[in-house]
Amino acid sequence: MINRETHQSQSAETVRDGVTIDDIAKRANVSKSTVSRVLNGTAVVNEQKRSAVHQAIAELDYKPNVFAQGLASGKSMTLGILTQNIGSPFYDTIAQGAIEGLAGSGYTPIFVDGRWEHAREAAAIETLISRKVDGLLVVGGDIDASELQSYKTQLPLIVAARDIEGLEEQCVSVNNKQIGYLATKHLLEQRHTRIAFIHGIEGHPDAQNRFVGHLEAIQEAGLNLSDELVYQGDFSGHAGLMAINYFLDQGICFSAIVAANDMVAFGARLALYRRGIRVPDDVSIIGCDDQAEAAFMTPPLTTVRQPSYEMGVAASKALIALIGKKNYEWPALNPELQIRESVKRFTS
Amino acid sequence: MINRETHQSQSAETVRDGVTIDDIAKRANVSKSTVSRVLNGTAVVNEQKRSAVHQAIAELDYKPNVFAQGLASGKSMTLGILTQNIGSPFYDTIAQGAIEGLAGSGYTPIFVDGRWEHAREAAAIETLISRKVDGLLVVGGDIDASELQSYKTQLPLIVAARDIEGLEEQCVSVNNKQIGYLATKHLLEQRHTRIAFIHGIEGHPDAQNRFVGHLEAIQEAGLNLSDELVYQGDFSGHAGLMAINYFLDQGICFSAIVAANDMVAFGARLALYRRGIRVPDDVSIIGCDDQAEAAFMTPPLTTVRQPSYEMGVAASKALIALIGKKNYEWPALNPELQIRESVKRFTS
DNA sequence: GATTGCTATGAAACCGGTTCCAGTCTATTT
DNA sequence: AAATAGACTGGAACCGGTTTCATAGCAATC
Repeated sequence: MINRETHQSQSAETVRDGVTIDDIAKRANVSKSTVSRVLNGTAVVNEQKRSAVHQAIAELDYKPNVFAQGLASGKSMTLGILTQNIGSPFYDTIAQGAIEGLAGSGYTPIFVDGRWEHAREAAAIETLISRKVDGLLVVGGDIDASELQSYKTQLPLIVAARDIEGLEEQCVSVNNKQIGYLATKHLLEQRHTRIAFIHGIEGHPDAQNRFVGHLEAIQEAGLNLSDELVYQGDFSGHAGLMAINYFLDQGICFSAIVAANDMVAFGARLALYRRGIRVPDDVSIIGCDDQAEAAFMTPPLTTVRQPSYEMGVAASKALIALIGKKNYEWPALNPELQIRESVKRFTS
Repeated sequence: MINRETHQSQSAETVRDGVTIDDIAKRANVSKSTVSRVLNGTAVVNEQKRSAVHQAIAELDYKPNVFAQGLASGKSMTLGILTQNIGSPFYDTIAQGAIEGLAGSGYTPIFVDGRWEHAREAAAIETLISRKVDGLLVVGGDIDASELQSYKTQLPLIVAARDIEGLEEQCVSVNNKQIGYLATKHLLEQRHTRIAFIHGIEGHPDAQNRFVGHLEAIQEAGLNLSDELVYQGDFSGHAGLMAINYFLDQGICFSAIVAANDMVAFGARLALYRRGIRVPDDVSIIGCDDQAEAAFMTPPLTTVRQPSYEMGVAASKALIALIGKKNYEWPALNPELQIRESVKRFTS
């Protein structure tokens, strides 16, 4: 009999990775309810028992089983982050910020990639929901406002880098109109009047808003927008290249360029280089975003900085607050002109 | 009595988001065991019942509860990916590939960020393990080989972008020595002999290996390495800038530069620009990585392409194979010279 | 001293699946 | 025709927590 018991206890200790709440309860001479209460602070527990539990936990290196917790409590302590196109500087920076905002909160993020494809995004969100995430952070994306509205009823939802009508309280984005405005305004202040605009992806709200800002600045200066000076691009370096080639081949004159983002600016700069047109002496360029490489363009790119990292931080903090039904005060996220060396005062 | 039952069934249907396996079982007139078997294909089920189950699932839009599944089966269908510094082109590209490699496998990735900090990495891995990931993909990182060895015993482990002694079978990386070798060889073939080398992070194995490859090419050409031509950097654009300034200020001559990565090359190119030194006419530059922006440097950067996306794909496929105890044949992942316009044949 | 009201705690139900085990039914073997 | 094997299937145990509920113990109140 004694022999058998000895054997049993030995085999129990040999079990790999299998410390459960019952083991803790047994070792601390309490019930599992009490252990659970100590763990979650859901009720007052006698000091002696509490410390006995803590000691047992430490000695056995107990880690609660997240599945059991999730099943019993309905909470997963997991947040879903739907991002677009991992590998793009802008979205990655937001993601980085979002991770930072989660630090110390106990929440673990799960990333899924929508790749700007409607079907993929929908599937990705379904995946997240089936994983029982406690909240959802949608970064950018192509999904209909109405679909997002319906997800909103299913779980706490925050949308970053995008503005959804009727969902203003849960959206954080920088003012893209302001970005376009600041860029063009800067050029105008340097006396440029023939300003080419390389548009981002057609129909993309950020691209659209930057253009609207551009337009506003132009009109504010008492100028008229000439259609020939806007080129429909797609946020890529290649588009920047094509745009310049197009303008030049058509004999369209300009002294400055507003690029929809930095990557486009790089492409434009390369096209100019190939034609022997100097930057900023002959043509000025201004970008949007301020990605890391912008400071190392030749010449360093003047651009409008977007606080994407801060946006990510704010978004995840807002989501945590929303889950906890607490209030969250959005910080101001203003774009900022980053003056470097690619813009020159117009003189000739 | 009837009244009560009616009420009950009604309230059951009103439950939000609460379709369980029991509901399916009831509706299809089978037991939950059978539903489970249909779902997982763990046993043969009569065709009629099978289709009844499928119909019930479709009608009720049933989604199994992952926690219950995880708790009961011990599998989470989740993979942990420990990445470094989300936001860096190299690691993000690997991550992108890893996601792609998972497509259709049923596994969902969970990303955690180690930020090259030992403590953070260890904590991140603990998080993943406590989340019961079925496998772990470590991308780069700073963690000791011995620690990784110990994790290897706990769960299936694949390491990407890094080579661990004694873990060769589970590691995938491109041959960094080869990268350095190809870069320098190309320069030598263009008759350059005074070749500056801007080193990556001190002690970083990739940086070290690229340097070793550089050295080999130099020696193979019958040349000697001059210490004054290597600058200790850190993979950043700033380091590239500093390196060139240092060389020039010291009056050290060179006709070509090998940069530890593209970002460093950008920095070097900017420093040269500031001093009015032409690329490639006066000085040639070659990078390593081939990140997206390299093709838009002025002039477009000649570099050694690293198949990081392919590496990510391979890594996640290998991990799935490892979990399933299947064999996986690693694809060849060879670096490749990407000739553009930043290197010129040495003539003077 | 009996009653009331708390506090701390354990027992048991429950979360929603998977899987072992036993039993039914049909087909095959002897 | 009885015995046996094999294919399906349902019941129940189990995974490891959380939470409800009931109760023991004790101080305060009348």
